[in-house]
Amino acid sequence: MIDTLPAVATEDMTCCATVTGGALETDQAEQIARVFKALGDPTRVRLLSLIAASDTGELCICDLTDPVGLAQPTVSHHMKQLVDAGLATREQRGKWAYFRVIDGALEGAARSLLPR
Amino acid sequence: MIDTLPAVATEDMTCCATVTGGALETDQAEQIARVFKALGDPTRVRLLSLIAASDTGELCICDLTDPVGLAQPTVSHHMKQLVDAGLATREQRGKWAYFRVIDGALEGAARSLLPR
DNA sequence: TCGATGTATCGAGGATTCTCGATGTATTGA
DNA sequence: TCAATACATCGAGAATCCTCGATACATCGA
Repeated sequence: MIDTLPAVATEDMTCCATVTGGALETDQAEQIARVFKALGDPTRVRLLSLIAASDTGELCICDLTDPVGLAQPTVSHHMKQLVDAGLATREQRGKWAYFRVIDGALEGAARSLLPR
Repeated sequence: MIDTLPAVATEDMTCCATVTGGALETDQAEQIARVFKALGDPTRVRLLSLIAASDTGELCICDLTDPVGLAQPTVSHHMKQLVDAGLATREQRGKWAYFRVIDGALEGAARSLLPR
């Protein structure tokens, strides 16, 4: 009994879909839109840029609340959105949760807007 | 008395801002997020891809309602969002309103996600 | 063990968004 | 002039999102 579908086939259909590379299916459009929905909030764009611009490439929530001027739960919520969208990672070290921009994630999102 | 600020300076600050090119100001983040907010809805992504994939590069509302399976006012609303975001143009010809993907707009959005 | 600190989650209020039917406007063709 | 067509706008209901204070959880240091 086969309980797992072939991952390659389904992934190939959506992994490299581009907006201008032919009419998109509903699933492909949803997958593409999911990432841009995360990027569609100015606070989250700012959070990503702050992390990317930091010396170590990682920042904790406590480093982010002041620059964006929002409460800690709000920043935590936004970072979760970015992690869920596959744009950032979260790593717990002691009391702190360090966030990084996933290498290549933004490039991948950009690629879905470019020809080919 | 100077009643206009130098357009070049303010424009230079935001025209080519990138998410990974340093910590973004609020205005820059808002400008970047505005485009991605429009791209953050699967229906709008699909609409853009349908238009881009058409023979002539342009489609009217009547061509779009069936493929996306939504009512005419809804499609009209989404296309307005895309036009307002600077991703599409609208041209009225007779009874029909023809929409096109603005050349270079998606590339510009992609560029704000790439290094440099 | 206990208090302090950093985060996540919960619950809720307010705003925005998506969607539609109804309606208004403009253009075409008879 | 009148009916038909294509589209935009309006108004409303439902859903989603943003934000916060309150609170719970985990870790650290004393």
